[in-house]
Amino acid sequence: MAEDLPIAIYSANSRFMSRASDTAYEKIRSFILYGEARPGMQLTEERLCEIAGVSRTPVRDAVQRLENEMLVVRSASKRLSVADWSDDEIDEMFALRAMLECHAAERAARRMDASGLDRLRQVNGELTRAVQLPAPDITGFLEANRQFHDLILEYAQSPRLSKLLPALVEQPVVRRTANQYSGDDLIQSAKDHDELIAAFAAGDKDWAGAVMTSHIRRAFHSFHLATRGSETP
Amino acid sequence: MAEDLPIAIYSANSRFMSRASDTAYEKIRSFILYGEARPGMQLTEERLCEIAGVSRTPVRDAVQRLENEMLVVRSASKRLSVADWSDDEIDEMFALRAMLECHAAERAARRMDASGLDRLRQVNGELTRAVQLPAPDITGFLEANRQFHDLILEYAQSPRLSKLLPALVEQPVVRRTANQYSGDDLIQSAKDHDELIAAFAAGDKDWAGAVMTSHIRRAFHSFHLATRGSETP
DNA sequence: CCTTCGTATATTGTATACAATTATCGTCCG
DNA sequence: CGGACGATAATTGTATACAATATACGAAGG
Repeated sequence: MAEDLPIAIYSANSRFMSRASDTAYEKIRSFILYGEARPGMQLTEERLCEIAGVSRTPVRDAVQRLENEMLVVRSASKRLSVADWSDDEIDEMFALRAMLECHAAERAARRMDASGLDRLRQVNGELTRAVQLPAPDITGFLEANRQFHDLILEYAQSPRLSKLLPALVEQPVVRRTANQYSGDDLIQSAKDHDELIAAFAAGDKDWAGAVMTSHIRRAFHSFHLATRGSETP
Repeated sequence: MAEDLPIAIYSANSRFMSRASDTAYEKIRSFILYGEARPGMQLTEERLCEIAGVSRTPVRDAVQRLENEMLVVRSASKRLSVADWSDDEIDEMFALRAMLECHAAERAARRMDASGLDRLRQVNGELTRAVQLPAPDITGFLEANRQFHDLILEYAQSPRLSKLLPALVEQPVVRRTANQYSGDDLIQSAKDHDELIAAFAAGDKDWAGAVMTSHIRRAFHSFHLATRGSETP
């Protein structure tokens, strides 16, 4: 099944989250991604205040962020609900993500240095250990995978990409299928990452971009197959 | 010079703008794009309240939107300033825009219908009239151009794209050079649009995507040449 | 004279009251 | 009985007061 992509947040926001609007963002986001929220479900600001434990001001702040990530949508009359994406929208997200991650890999290939390669190798070492059969450590895989893609984004040195990509990564629909990885898919992910590192080491941006594109698109097709059967996209 | 792209907002937000937060957004945005704001200039919420004529609550709402579009940036200590992009960031924006507009054109090619073709032809008729020498009507060109790209985005039928693309289009740096179009550039824009219409009519998504890509990238190189001389990007 | 620390000031963050808007639902009239 | 209208409730939007935080500045000590 969809090897790595369900997960990673490639999180730009791995901070302390001390401010109320940040905790509100985290809590509401978790409520949607991992909680009892359901697609299309109505949300009132007051309800979100209870969930987040803060007042409406920071909640409205958080909601606007979530709206930008399209995790919540606003009706014509300004009412909020949990996003419910069509198959086409999900396909579109994968397509956009493939384009942008490919671009990020190309940029990173031009800007990679020895220190970056070391860090990538170390992280993918952890990832490889995590996916060892017969008992893969999914949580460890997810964390290492996130770090790996975050590193590439860091070396891409593009504030734009760092703003655009994270919103395309974590999505409820995909998240829900995240537990069903096959061991082979996980191992293939580690191999993809190895090849990416090789491309970076060679400074070959086209190679890096191509590996990343196939990395994402293969994941897409695994996901597609698992959730919608064999119809061709 | 950079024929069409400086301009268009491809505006997703062409509404009434009646709510205070919307007028704040518009006024602050104009202040940055067309007003006396300068890159790097510090902005306080109170100052923005004066500019917008509303209280801090809607101003903070508007600021968050502008932050997402990267027209304003926030320092580590949460202070606001007008964005000041590096050459690399500007190049990056053009590259991303080329990718996404190409993708939008491809999607639109698959979804175009007779009515859409009619509308495109009509809008590009106006554009063509506006760019007639010897006295091109820049304002008319800009408006028609915006409508043309908006139409493509509409037929792409991708909420994601509709959210991502507008933020990449209007930027202060490019805007400042918008008055210097050559008549030939304007005319070439109209021809590009004609070819796009032909590609749409043929339902040829690759053709449409290729025309759009060259349309944007040529504009980029014109801009690059005009602002930074002959160094190759 | 430079550095360090603490106080004052400026700025951003949050809560809350109130205003404006939108939905809900019962009633009236056709 | 059905649909339009209007009162009421629910929800979102805005202003403002206050709290938390960061900067600026000056005094004290080396």
